[in-house]
Amino acid sequence: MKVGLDKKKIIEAAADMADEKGIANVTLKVLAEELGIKPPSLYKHFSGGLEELNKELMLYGWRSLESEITRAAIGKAKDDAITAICYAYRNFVAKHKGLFEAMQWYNMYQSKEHLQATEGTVSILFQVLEAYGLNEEQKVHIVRMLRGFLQGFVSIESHGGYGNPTPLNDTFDFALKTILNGVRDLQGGT
Amino acid sequence: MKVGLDKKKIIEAAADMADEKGIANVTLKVLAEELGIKPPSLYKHFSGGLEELNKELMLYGWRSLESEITRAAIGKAKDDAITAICYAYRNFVAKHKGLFEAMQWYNMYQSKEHLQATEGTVSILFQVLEAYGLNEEQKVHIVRMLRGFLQGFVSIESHGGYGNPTPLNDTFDFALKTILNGVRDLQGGT
DNA sequence: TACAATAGCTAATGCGATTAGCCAAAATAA
DNA sequence: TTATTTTGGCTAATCGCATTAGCTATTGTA
Repeated sequence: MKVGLDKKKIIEAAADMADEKGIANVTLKVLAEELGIKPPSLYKHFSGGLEELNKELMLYGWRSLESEITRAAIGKAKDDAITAICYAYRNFVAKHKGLFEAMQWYNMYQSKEHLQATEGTVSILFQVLEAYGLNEEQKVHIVRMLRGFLQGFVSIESHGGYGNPTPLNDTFDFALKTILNGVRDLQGGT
Repeated sequence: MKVGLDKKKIIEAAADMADEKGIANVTLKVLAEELGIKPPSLYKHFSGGLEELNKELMLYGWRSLESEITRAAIGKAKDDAITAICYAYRNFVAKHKGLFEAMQWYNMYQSKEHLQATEGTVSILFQVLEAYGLNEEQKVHIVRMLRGFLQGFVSIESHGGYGNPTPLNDTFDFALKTILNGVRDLQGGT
């Protein structure tokens, strides 16, 4: 008894488990088993039960993604920075399929908290866009488009939804180029 | 007894219920209640239980989307057709939030069937792209990019994930224009 | 008109989440 | 050091929904 557990360790264990078996298979029963405790004990750390655990998983995922993205953008600017960020996002999801499920899945319920969770990632994109001299609205469009594309692409990719044998890297590069062209056009016009 | 129920009616009821209360709240218990029968009776139509129901919901959703998209593209070509299709997709999800959840959610489990389900929608996009004189690989990139963007954008939009007050229509238009520019560039280059 | 299949029902089971309440270890206060 | 409170674990019991077993009336058909 008194295994040295805390919220953080439990969440990390749950995240690993989600990546291995899928978020739907992360149950309190099996998580407790993995941690060497009994299910009711988990309520000492998560009084809100499974729902709270999932919420924490969602938050943990966005925090992790944000830190990966931040690291990826260090020392880069403009197109290079955006490209690096997008690849970091994609690689993160490739490595954390289950956690990414949690990050998306939970947004179906709690849009407020989800909004806050994604804030960090969004603001990094905004910062990088500063360098292009766009107006606020233009930046909003670019960020939204990037978020939409990234989320959809990696979601489909990670579930094997793209059947064609053409390399996905090529499509990803093409799409980034296309979006970056869009940024360039905005600079030219207006 | 012997309420005139069949698979189709049950799925439609489940879809409506998903749109109203979210897919997570479509339980056999409440669905049966809604239909005026008892939960075990549902097994006469879905021997696979809840899982089969969800799979059918996913298939039904993709079929419905495909038909909406097909209708939207009638009499249109090139950019007009693509734009119409994308708007049809977006409007479909706006009207069928819960069903769309099912369409996505289920793909976490059954990638084979999901792949088949999306086939129709994908092939419509390919057909429209015929008019541009692109090679196969180029078409694949465009279709993938469109799918990625559409799925991500509407998913974020439908969960209220875009916080900024800037109208989402404007972003959607901007993104479509950007992607269509990408198509144009492919035609010029090669 | 018999009879097989269908579509419903009730009763019972299973399983995971959750709650209630107990207890020892650890941390803190006297 | 000792008393006390908090913490984090446990067992036992409950709840809720999915699911299974087995019964029966209706329906449609030979």
